[in-house]
Amino acid sequence: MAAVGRKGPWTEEEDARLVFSVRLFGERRWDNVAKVSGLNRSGKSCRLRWVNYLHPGLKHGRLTPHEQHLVVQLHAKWGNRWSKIARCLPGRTDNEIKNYWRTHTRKKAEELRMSSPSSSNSEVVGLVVDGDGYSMDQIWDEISASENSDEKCSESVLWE
DNA sequence: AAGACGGTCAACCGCGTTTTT
DNA sequence: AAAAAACGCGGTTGACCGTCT
Repeated sequence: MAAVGRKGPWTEEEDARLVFSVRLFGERRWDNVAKVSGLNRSGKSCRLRWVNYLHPGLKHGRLTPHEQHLVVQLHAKWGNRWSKIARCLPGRTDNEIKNYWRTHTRKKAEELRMSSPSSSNSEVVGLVVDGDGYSMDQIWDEISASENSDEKCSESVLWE
């Protein structure tokens, strides 16, 4: 039944309606939120918009060098577990991180492959952060330093 | 000056997992 | 306990915008 409805970019009015409805009903039952809000959107679409854009406390704009560094580090550890990585970066979403990683590292991966065709290792792990970031050495230092603090970043202090 | 190109980001899709009925 | 509904994740696409030729 779910009349799929509108797709594509959200208008300000849609955002406002969505925020209003989420305040009313909470961040769950998205199909219901979608219906009640009068938005001609799927619940799924509403959830995505909320989580990635409207959610209070979200940071917008480019990742800081510190965040970039963290992403590299965590990706080396966990691979493409974007949501997991995102949980270590308050105010950032999995989508943002995924986008960042793709645009900044796929390129690097290709360059690396070109420059060292001998790289037998099929898996490219930690890559250099663009320009203003950290050197490879620093990154690897920190990765190995944090090796024992493994899975946890949940409570605390990767952050100031 | 304008078209081509590349980077960025928001949003969609498919599918596996979790929650609800 | 099982079926249905909702959620969440990761991959992918496409529009937009700035830069280069």
